[in-house]
Amino acid sequence: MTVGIRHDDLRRRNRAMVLAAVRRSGQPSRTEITAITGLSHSTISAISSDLIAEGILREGRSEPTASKRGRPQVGLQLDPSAAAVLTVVLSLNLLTAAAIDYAGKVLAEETCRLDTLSLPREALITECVEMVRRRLGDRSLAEHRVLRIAFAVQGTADSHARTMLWTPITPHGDIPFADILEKAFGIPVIVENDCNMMAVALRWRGTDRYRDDFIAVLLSHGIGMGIVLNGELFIGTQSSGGEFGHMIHRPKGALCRCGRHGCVEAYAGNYAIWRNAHGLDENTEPAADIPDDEMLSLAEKARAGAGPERDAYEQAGSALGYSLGSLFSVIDPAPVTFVGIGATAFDLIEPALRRAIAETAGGQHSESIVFATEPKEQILIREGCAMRALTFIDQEIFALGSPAALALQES
Amino acid sequence: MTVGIRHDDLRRRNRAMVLAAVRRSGQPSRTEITAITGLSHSTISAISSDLIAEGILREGRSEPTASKRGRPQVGLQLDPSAAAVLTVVLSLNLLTAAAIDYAGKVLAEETCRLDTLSLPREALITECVEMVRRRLGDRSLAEHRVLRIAFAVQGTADSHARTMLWTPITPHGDIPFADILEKAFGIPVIVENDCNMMAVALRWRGTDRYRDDFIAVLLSHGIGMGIVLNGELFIGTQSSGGEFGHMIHRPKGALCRCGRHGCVEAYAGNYAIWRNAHGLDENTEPAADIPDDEMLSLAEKARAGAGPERDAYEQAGSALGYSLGSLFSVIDPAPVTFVGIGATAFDLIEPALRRAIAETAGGQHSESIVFATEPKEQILIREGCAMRALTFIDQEIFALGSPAALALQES
DNA sequence: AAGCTTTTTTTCGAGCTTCGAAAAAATAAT
DNA sequence: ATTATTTTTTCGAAGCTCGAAAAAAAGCTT
Repeated sequence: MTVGIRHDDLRRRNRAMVLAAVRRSGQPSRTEITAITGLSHSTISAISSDLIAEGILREGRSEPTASKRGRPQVGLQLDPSAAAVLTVVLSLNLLTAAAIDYAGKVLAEETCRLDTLSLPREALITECVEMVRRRLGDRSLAEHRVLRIAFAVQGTADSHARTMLWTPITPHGDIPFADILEKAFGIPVIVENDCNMMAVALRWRGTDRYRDDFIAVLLSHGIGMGIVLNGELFIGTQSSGGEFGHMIHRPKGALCRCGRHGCVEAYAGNYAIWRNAHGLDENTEPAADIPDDEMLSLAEKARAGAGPERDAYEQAGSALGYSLGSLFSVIDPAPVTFVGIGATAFDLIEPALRRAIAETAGGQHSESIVFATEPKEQILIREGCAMRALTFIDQEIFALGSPAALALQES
Repeated sequence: MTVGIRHDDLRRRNRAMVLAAVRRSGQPSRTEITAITGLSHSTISAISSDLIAEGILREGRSEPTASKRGRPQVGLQLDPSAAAVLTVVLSLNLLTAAAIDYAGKVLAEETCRLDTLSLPREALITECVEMVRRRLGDRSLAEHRVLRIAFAVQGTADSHARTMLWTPITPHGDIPFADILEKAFGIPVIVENDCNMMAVALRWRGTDRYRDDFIAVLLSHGIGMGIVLNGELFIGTQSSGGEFGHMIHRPKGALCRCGRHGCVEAYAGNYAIWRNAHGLDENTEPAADIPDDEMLSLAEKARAGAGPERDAYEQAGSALGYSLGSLFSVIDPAPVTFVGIGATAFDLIEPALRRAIAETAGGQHSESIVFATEPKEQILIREGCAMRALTFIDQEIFALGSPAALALQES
């Protein structure tokens, strides 16, 4: 049972609404916020003057708008120095951290390569902790309070987004990154799935395509998915959600990296395409990692003419098509954006994908099934993490109002 | 962007909360409602005395509770005469309507058999309209205002739940039942999917199993599904949702009733089991309908010993297992309740189902995958319709408060 | 350049709503 | 009959949103 609405919740929610409006619209005037939220001018005026007094919003430079008659609108914008967040993205052989100010601008960034597959558990943790320590100590953050850290990783997290349960990038599982980092730095941490963060980032692109319902599919060594439904990130009953790569394409079929048989990934992941392109048996042990340029040259060969390479991409397309179609039988069709190195070969995948999806119930009346590609996943993941952390600050900290905010400021 | 919360929304929401508490708890006292909603005693007192004055709630007979010291609690209950709803369930060869009072009690019921597959479009519509007319004219409703009609049908409805788009029970599609009935009787109508209503009904059973996350699967001539996630009925981007029966089990596999190949239904629907049990080719045209007793005797033969009948059930279990496993890869595992005639043969299905699901990513750590059966679907569907319609009245009409409610009373 | 028009923003009082504390009500225990 | 205990109602205080009116800040007109 949801809890009743108390009187002070009202202000909190409406403050959150105003912050959301400003974050989404960039530099709306008070009047525009009135229109967006449906609240009265008086209310918006009161709330925004509070937020300005608290140093959360500020009045924007009077940009030379198309000169209209009447008092000019004053744009409100997020005060970049109100807070900051840290994003940490851990992927195969790559660790990236970035500091982001409250307005969403990247202040500083650091990337380091490491051999995640062979690194011992403790060393991996230390690498992460030390990178966070370096970023937090950096002078770019001197003027900012870091209020949250978002940690994205390929694989699954537990239901409270505090522990990395399993990931393909290291044999070690059950690493409670949230607790580890919180203990080390005293800043709230959330652990997120990388594909979910891609979807969040696309949502913030704000275009029509990414408004209410869409799907982001990572085509990489593995296959991942982030789903947005009704404008909200969809996560299953636990927070892992979207293990699309392990839907069963063919019962007892090709060997997957996860040890099972017949998963989509075992047909459409990099290693699967590579395996098929080299004419290996579908039960051959998956390769550990395949360099991007090798995949690119595979795609070139496939484009050059018929042969095992082209067939491999076709198989990938077919697996993706049937599985997306099955998914659409349950959640209804939505636009799909393919992200990652595999997206660069989408021209090779698309024909078989469309044929397969057309044979499914979910894919038949497929006006709403449109595809887009986005080759770089790293930037998207970081963007998603940043927005997740920032909106958390908006909704759960700054929306609380001045007494709570001041208490926090002093701590 | 969600709209801001205005001041008068507050009362509306808290009234809705109180009504929900009473509907769910049966006969809670004001103090219990305080605990459930988290609102103060004063607020609950004010709201409930309003609701009583408006004839929506009433004080319950002082039941002889375990005599405690202190002023005894007065239970609040829904006033049965505050309103009524009509449920209409259209399924293969069967049309049922029932009148339900505001407290959820069935006032009157009517069932009629008709040959839905051969009936012309207009005749089918007339049958429905006339049955509603008879129920509305019945004297059991003399004291009640009928405020809503819920119409459940196998198949898909449009996104606003107003039109039946497609159904396997008649060749006619695109029948705007909501508009037809609203025009005829001036009462708001909603068109719902039968399996969704099964899930809603189970949710109202209120047991632990059916609280936050669970799935209802209809095993009948076709296969349907209703999903509840986080205590809410899950419907896809359009309102059809849960076309689980047409997830692809085997690409280019057995012929399905929908004309496509390889759907789950083509392995686990009544006609598929029948087809396999009779040793027919998997592309044999599906039978139109199979009487329940024929399915029961098929199950008996399968129980008697090995043979094509037992193999058929095993194939059904396997298809269901792989597909559920795939589904669980995306929405995470949840308890499953099988409903309908097929559920009576669950003992034959279960072993293969468990073997298959254990081979999937979603089914591996399967503590939360538990199964239950419920042979009768009709009662569940009606119950779900009733609760859907009644909660609509709670939330969207009675929650509005006395001015609006009085205006409605007069109309 | 002074006054007028237009648009945005702020101010102010009215009307709700919720809350906490205290009072009232209703019963069992003494 | 009185006391203790628990539930429910009453009442005043505080906070929020709203509409109307005022103030502010520009462009337009003469």
